[in-house]
Amino acid sequence: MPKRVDHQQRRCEIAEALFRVVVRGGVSAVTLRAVAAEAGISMNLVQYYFPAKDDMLRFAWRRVVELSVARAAAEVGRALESGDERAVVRAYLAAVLPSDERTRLLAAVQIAYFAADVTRGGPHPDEEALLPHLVRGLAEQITLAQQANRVSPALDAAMEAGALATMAAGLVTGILGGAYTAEAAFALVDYRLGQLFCP
Amino acid sequence: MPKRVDHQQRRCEIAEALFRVVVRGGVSAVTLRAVAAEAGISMNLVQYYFPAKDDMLRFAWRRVVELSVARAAAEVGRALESGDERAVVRAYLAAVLPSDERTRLLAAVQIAYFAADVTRGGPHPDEEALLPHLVRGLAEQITLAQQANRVSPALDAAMEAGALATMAAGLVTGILGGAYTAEAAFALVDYRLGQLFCP
DNA sequence: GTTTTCATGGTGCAGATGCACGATAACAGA
DNA sequence: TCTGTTATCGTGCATCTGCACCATGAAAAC
Repeated sequence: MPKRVDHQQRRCEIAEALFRVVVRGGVSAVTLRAVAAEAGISMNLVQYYFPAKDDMLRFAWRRVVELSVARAAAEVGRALESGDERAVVRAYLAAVLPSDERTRLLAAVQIAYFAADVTRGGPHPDEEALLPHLVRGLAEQITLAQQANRVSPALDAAMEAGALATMAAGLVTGILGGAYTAEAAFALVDYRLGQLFCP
Repeated sequence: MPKRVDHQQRRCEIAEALFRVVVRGGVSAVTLRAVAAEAGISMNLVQYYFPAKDDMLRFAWRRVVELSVARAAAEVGRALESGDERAVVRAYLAAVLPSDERTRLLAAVQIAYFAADVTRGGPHPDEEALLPHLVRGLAEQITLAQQANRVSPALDAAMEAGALATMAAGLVTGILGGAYTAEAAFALVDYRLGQLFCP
């Protein structure tokens, strides 16, 4: 029944199926047939929307970043309205940590892609830009907090931001690897925030 | 020229070739033919020493953990002789961070395996045990440092250990992803150690 | 009502991959 | 010296993968 179809939405649906395949079997499990079966469509249809497999993988990567960034922006935006610098910093970190099934999926997919690219000499400019972006956002907020006298001016804002951001990155792998529960991760974040925002 | 050969050493050589393949193209690039070519032997010989491909992957995983742990133990052991708690803590962290080509390779391989397993519902007990082990070792040393009055007793040793360990884990991905240089990572570690070991 | 476009399915094909079977030559032990 | 073990190689095979080509029916355009 060939009704007119929104190609972009179709691609997003296929990307969602791809995510599930990745979570279940890693990036190497992504085959045209597997994705098609997961999406409940024929393999040819996948090829219809993605001329080559690599196009599909690239689109899915951009999509997972887009989804993650949107979630993070919403979370940080809500905190920004409160005007509380500590809440903003916490929102930045909370946006990174996988807490529910959805964010867990997005994080797992990102790690799978990351690993596939760390090796392949990966040219994923977005991934490399993700951690630095987090560091910059945190540094900015910490500097603001220092000006508001909520963080000691003796601290190095850039260093503190780096420490928090890399800790969050490590917690992501810790959570996905089963070494940390989401609760323990947030406890650690709050512990560090308590040190930062004490004076 | 069939001289009598040490099978275990042969397996290790093949594993080294496998590492290079993984670093170059990810775990998915590991094929019998690719590993054989990298090792400069025929594919049949690889199969001779590893009955199935999965045996090879498993052996290589155990090997990379063994090599990493040995390196770390040596580094920490040297620091332990000095009796300086701060040096020991730093050694724990330095042992994790990829600083030269060799440790970079080992870290990349571990991340590749980690990602392949985070997804596959991975049953690699060693990997899950790696971060907790680091946390435990750090917590122990920090507690000792508190007893030696080199770290404020007001701090929570377990939390500090967790924060340092996860930061190190995040720095590993940061270094491999190109977001951090090894020097910047060590600067961050030393900054945090300066905070911990001030009083 | 006819024609054109478009979404979807079926099939085949060349290449790669893991693995099994068989061959061979060099060393070891009798 | 002879026989058996062992390290090594070559080849073939069933399977899977990405992709290309073609078919078809329904909607849209005219």
